[in-house]
Amino acid sequence: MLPLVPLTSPPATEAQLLHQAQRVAGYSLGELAAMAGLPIPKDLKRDKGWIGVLLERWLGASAGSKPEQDFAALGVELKTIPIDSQGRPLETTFVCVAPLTGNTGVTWEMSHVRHKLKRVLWVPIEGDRAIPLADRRVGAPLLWSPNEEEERQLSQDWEELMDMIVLGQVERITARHGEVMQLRPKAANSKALTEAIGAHGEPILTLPRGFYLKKNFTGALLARHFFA
DNA sequence: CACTGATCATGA
DNA sequence: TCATGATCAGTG
Repeated sequence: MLPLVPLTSPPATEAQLLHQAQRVAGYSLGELAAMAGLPIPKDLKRDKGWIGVLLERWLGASAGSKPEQDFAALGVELKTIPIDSQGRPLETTFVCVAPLTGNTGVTWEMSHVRHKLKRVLWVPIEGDRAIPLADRRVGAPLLWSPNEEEERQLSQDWEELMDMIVLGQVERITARHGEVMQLRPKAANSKALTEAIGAHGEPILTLPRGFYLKKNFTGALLARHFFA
C-alpha cells in the first residue's frame, strides 16, 4: 500500500486530481488533519473555511487568495459541500463576489460565475452539527460541469441579477431572486461597504454581495450523480 | 424548511 | 478593501 499523503504540488491531470480525491474519501477530518499536521478546531464557528483549506492541502491546490481557479492549470475549481445523512446540501455554496459597478457590456459568457463553474470538483463532507468536527467523513468526489439545462438556469439567474444591479436595484434584490442562484451579502461584517449604483444612477455605498448556489441546484447535481 | 443578514480567519 | 475559504443563527 502506498502511504496516504497530501499532494505537495498541483496534480498534473484531472484524472490525478480525481484519484487523490477518491483516495481521501472515507477518511474523517480528524484523520486527514492529523496526517497533514494541521490543528483541528473544536468547531467551525471561528474557522468557517477550515474544511476547504484542509482539502486544498490534500489535493495540492495552491492556497491563498488568488482570484483564479484552485487548479488553474487544469481549469478546475474545488468546492467542499456540507451534506446531511441523505446526501443533501446543508448550506448554499458561495461562487464569487458580484461586481456591482463597471458592468456595462459584461455578458454571461465572460462572467466570473461562468468561469468559476465551468468545471468543479465537488467534495461532499458530512456536515451535521451533531457530529464532532473530527469525526465527520469525506464523501466520494464528483467532477462536474454544468449540463445544458444547468447552464441555462445559471445564465438566466445571472442575467436577472445583473440586470437589477446595473439598473440600480441592488438593494431590492432578495435571496428569492433567481431559481438556482441567489445574491446575498458577502462581507466581513455589516460595516463593510462597497460602491454600487443607486436607483437614480448615482453612486451609493452598499454591502458587498456574492453569488451563491441554492441548495436545490447543488442537491440536484449531487443526486444526479449518486442516485442516478 | 428556506430565507436572510451577519459573521469569522487569513493574506495581499 | 477585497479576494480566498465558507457557516452561523435568527426569523417566518
